[in-house]
Amino acid sequence: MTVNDGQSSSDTARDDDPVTGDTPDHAARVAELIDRLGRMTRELQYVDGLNPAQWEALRYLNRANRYSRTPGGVADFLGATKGTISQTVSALESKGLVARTPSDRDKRVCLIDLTAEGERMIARDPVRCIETIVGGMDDRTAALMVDGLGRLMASLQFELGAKPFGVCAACCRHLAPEAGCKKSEAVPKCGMTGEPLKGDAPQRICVNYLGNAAE
Amino acid sequence: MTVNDGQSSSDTARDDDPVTGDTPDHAARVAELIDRLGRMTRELQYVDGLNPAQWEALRYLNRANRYSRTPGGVADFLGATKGTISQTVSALESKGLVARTPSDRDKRVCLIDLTAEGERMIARDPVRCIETIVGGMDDRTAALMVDGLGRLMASLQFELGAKPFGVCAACCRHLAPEAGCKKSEAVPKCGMTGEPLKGDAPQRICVNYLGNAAE
DNA sequence: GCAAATTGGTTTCGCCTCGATACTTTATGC
DNA sequence: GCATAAAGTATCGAGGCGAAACCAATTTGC
Repeated sequence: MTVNDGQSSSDTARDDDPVTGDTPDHAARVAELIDRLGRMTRELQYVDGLNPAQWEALRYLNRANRYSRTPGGVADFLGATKGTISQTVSALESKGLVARTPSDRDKRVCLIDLTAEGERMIARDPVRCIETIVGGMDDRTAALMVDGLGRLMASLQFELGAKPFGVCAACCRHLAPEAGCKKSEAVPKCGMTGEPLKGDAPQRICVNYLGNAAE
Repeated sequence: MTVNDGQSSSDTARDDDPVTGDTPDHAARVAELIDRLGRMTRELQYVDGLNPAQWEALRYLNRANRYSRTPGGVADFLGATKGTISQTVSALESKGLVARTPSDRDKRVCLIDLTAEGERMIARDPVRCIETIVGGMDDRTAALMVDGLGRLMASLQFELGAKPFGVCAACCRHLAPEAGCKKSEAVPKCGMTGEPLKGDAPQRICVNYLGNAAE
């Protein structure tokens, strides 16, 4: 019944774990850890007068490319309704962290940018503390975690029917050679809009991301 | 500027990732993935008429030992106030998933047990789908993830000042030999209450968990 | 070209979660 | 015994969020 049955107590630390000590059912453990970590991360974000949703929106807006910094983009990314996001963005705007400017090419859409204040805020992102903790681990473990969590995420958003997101430079088909754009070009162009991607634009999250051609 | 600069596209899968494709800053990636996975997991749990908090409470009640299946225990574990938990438990009770019975040894406390209906519900736990996804990965990766996430969790709850939880059989000092209890005994006793731990009790989550003597 | 349908965003409404506070009952410490 | 603490519950109010209605701009169909 007990896991550590006396004579095998020496190799206890190999497969058992301080938290549960169960016989190692890794899958179940991961599920539980994700669940609880999610809860704690959420808790972590009630800080500086913002709530988790607002932090997430701010984070997204800080990383998304020009076409994606719209209320609709945030809504898709966060899996919320447009109405909800409209409120979230309004809250951020009233705090002076973002600014809405109407787009001139399509007068229905508006572009959301971080203000200087917003930049300053994102520098104090509370989930940064996860970063520092992970930063203290050996690189091999961290890399494995990124891989495993990434695959978990991909499966999960497929399962949920959520729209996958990614950055242009990753493996978006719009950037692929057959879409008329060579990655080796000095200034890559998006195969969808045809526009050149300047600066760090290819590194930013894009709503038009198509996913890897292989999948 | 681009990560995959043409000639090195063959080893693309090693360090880059479909989601961001960034230069591999593992720590930041893990933080982002945890954040988003937490959000998705949360979403996942609006199912069968329950909300995430109710699912988490139900899950805890299913795994906690006798002393820990109380409103206070749930509150500590979930990091919520007793008032909030009281409502959550009431909701679960009104749905017929748990039953409250007053304790006879301390008339203030009440013991919460899953009903047969509750057992049936827990069998359809939506986070089970994470389990199956992780179950499809190779065991080495899964083990590494458990390790990394476990350490992350420990650091985080230390940071937040949250109370660590664990199961008796793991490394609770109350179960340690110096606390007057030998792991090799046929029927272990809790070093705190002195009570023998029958059945799977040592495998259950305990509110009196002291943590590893080494930490 | 013009009406119809679609799309991006906002507003309003109401449900529900959750923390804070006050209160009741039982244990515990001098 | 009386004061204090602890477990749990009830009540109140703030706030998040989805649903639906709505507006304006754009696209589609003929």
